[in-house]
This record gives sequence, structure tokens and C-alpha cells, in this order.
Amino acid sequence: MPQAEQDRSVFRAIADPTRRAILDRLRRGPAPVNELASAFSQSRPAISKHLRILRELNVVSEQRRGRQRVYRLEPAELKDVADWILPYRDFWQQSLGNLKSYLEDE
Amino acid sequence: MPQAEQDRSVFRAIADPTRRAILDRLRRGPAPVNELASAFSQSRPAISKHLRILRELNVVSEQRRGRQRVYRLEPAELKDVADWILPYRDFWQQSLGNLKSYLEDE
DNA sequence: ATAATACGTAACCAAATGGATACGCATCAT
DNA sequence: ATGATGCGTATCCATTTGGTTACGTATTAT
Repeated sequence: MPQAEQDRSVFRAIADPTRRAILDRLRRGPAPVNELASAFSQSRPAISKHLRILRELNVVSEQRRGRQRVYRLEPAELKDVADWILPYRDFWQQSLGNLKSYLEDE
Repeated sequence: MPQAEQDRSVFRAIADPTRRAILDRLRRGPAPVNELASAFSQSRPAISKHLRILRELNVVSEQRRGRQRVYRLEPAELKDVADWILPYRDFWQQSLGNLKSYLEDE
């Protein structure tokens, strides 16, 4: 689409597998950029760009410690995703229920 | 990135707001393409392309009824998203808990 | 003071994304 | 049989995305 999409939602942020992996890592505790970058076969600037996106959406926060920048998970914004996905849960549980009763009717 | 990303995950599928809106609509029941398309200020082919993406990821299914194609929500694949997001829930609940005890210590 | 370290940013680029229009093909109404 | 309806696909295009290398800046080590 040639239009200005400007979709800066957290859904876009977690669409990228590298960014999800970064978040998964930060769930185990804060980490400086070098440690995050060393886990991927990408250049460090690439990771910096991913971190910027996560930062601007307040999914992570940055704390400067000396020449390091320690990133920390700020999961509050991820709540939007959970709020969106959870209503669908009823559906697949219902589908499982249907399958169960179908099998029991055999 | 010039590489072949080939990231055909459901996370990409729900990154687009139009596709999320389509899924939200289908949660209220199956619908033919025209009804889905009329809800957006996009051309019908654009909606067809969104539906194709959702179809190929098995997030929706298609049933032909005469000249209509009725789309139905198949939420099983969305479980991956729920499984990914739910562990983060503990974090923001914990953050809320910390805030609560902080306030209570005042 | 100088070099090394830890990062961010700028500029650039190929591929992917998401839109539009034009067209084709069944299916239904007349 | 003929036209209208419902939908997918092909082609094209601007924008976005996500990578790279080169460079700049602040902090620490020597």
C-alpha cells in the first residue's frame, strides 16, 4: 500500500522473530546490547534497530551503566496483545469440546 | 533485509490491523467476502489478499456456497500467539504486585 | 593523552508488504 | 443464451522493512 501506514503497534513489534527472541531473553533478566546481539547471526547495528523499535513502543527500557546500555523488559504494553488474543481462547477450547463430544458419541 | 525471510508465522498474519479486524468480525460468525470487504475502505481484491494469507496459515477456512465463499474462523493456529504471550502475563502482574506493596508500605 | 570498548545513527539497498486496476471464471437470474 | 454477481488472480507500484557498512560519541583502561 502506498499510503502512510504508520502502524506502530506492538503487534508489528512482535511480528519479527528476532524481536520476539530478544523479548524472550529479557524475560530471564536485563541484559546489555552486546549480550543480546551475540545470540544472533546479525550485526550489532541491526540489533540496535530492533531495540529502538521495542524502546519506542515502551516494551523495553534502557538504563545506561557506564558505557553499557542495559535493556529491561517492560511488559505492560504487551497486555494489548494478551487482551486481543484471549477472547479467541474460548473458540479453540469450544472446538476441542466439540471434538471430544464427537468422539464420545462414537 | 535482502535475505529470504519467509516468515509465514501467524505473528505476521496478525501484525496487520485489517487482518485483525477481519478475525474480530469472524469471531461473531462466518461471513462471505463481500460482507467482510464492505467494512473497510479498501478494494475487494485487497481483502482477498488478506484472506489468502489467513487461509494459508489456516487461521480461517473457506466454504463455497453457490457463488459465495463463506469464511470461518479457525482459531487453533492462534494458540501459538496465546502460548507465547501468556508467560509475560506473570511479569506485568508481578509489576502490579510490586506497585501495590510499594503503596502499602507508605 | 591515547587507545579500546560499547553503543547509537546515517546512508544505502534488496526484498517484502499492501494497496490499486484490469481481467477471468463460475454461478445465478432473466 | 445473456447479463449480472461474487470472487480470485495477475500485474504493477509506492512504501516499509530489515539487513549491511561506515562513522560518530561517550566512557573506561593504559
